[in-house]
Amino acid sequence: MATKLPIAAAHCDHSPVDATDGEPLRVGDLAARTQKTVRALHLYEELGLLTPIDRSKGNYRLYDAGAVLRVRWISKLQDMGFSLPAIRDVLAEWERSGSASVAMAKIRVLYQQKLEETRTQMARLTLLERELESSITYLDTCDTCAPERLINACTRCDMHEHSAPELIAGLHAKS
Amino acid sequence: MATKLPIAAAHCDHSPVDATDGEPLRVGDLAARTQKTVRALHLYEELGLLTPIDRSKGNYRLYDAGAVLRVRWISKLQDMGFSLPAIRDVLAEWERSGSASVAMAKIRVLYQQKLEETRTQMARLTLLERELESSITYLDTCDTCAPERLINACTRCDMHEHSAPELIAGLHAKS
DNA sequence: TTGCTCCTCACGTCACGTGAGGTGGC
DNA sequence: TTGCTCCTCACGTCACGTGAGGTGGC
Repeated sequence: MATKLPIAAAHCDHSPVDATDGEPLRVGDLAARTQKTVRALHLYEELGLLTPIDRSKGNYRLYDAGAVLRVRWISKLQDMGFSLPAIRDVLAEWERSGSASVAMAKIRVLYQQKLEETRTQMARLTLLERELESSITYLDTCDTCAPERLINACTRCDMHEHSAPELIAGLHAKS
Repeated sequence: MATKLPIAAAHCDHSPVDATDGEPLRVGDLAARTQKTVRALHLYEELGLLTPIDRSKGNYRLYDAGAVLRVRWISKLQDMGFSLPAIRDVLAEWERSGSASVAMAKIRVLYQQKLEETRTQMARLTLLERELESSITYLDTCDTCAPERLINACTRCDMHEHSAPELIAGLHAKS
C-alpha cells in the first residue's frame, strides 16, 4: 500500500500559532488561523480528532490555542499521506499506550516510515519536473510551425531533434 | 486555486510501453501495463478520456498500444494536479484548436504553470522532510525516558534541548 | 432591526473500491 | 465442464463543498 502521498496544502502563514491571550477562538477564527474551512473542522470533530473546550451561550464552539496546534498537526499528517481515519487510529494508539517512552517509540516508527515515503515522493516529483522541462523545450519548436498546419500533421512532423516526450505523445494517442 | 498537487502513483515500470506487436490488448492487459485498476480504466472511458479501438465477439474491450500512452499521459496529468474532468477539458480544447501551433502553445502554457506548481510542491515536501527529521531527533531522547513515566508527564519534561516540534506538540494538544 | 457568524441537517462531488449476478474463451 | 477474464449495474468511501433553513450577538 501507501505508494501515494498527497500534496501539501498551504499552511504558509507562520503566525506565532496563538496570540489568543486566553480568549477562546470561535470556529471561524480557528479556520482562519489554520487555513481550513469550517466544514473541515466540523468533520474533524465528527471523527473525534478535534474537540472544542466549550460551547458559548449561543451554542458556538469555543477553542483554545491548543486547537490550532492540533489542526496543524492533522494537516501535516495528511500531507504525510495519512487518511483521517488513520490519524484517528494513530491518536487512539498513542493515547492507549500508558508509558511515554513506548508511545513515543511508536510515533518514531511511523514518522521514520513517512520520512522515507516523503523522499520517494520527492524523487517522483523530480522526475515529473524533468519531463515537464523537456516537454516545454519540445514545444518551443512547435512555435515555429506554420500556423495553417493542423494537429493531425504532427505525426508526420520532422522538426524536432528527439521524438515526442510522453507528455506530448499522450495527446496524440487514441482517445 | 490549485494550491494542491497530488502525489505520483507508481508508474515505475519502464517497460518499452508496447511490445504489443499489433495484437490488441484487453482491459486487464492494459491495466497491468499502466498500474491502473480495471475500474479506473472504465471510469476514464465513461469520462471520454479513453476509447477502445474495438470490442471482441464476447464484448470485451480491445485496445492498441496507443492506449498505454494515453493512460500514462492521464496519470501524469493527474500527478500534476489535474482532475479527470479538467483533463477532459484540456483534451477537448486541444482537439478544438485546428492549428497545431496554437494547440501546442496552449499546452505549453499549462505545462509551464504546472512546472511551477511542481516546484512549489517540492519545496513544501522539503519542509516536511526537515520537520520529520527534527521530530525523529527529538524522539530519540524519549527513548531514554523512564518506562514508568506516563504521557501526561511529557508537558513537564525537561530532557530535550529544544521545545517540541509541531509534529510532536500536536499530539499533546487538546483532542 | 440589520449584519455577521454561527448552528444542524443533508445532498453533491471526485476518483475510484467492491461486490452482485451474468456471460465468453481456451 | 472448469477456470479465468470479462461484462454491466450499483452502492460504498473519503474529504470535504455547498446550499437550506434557522438562531445568537453587537
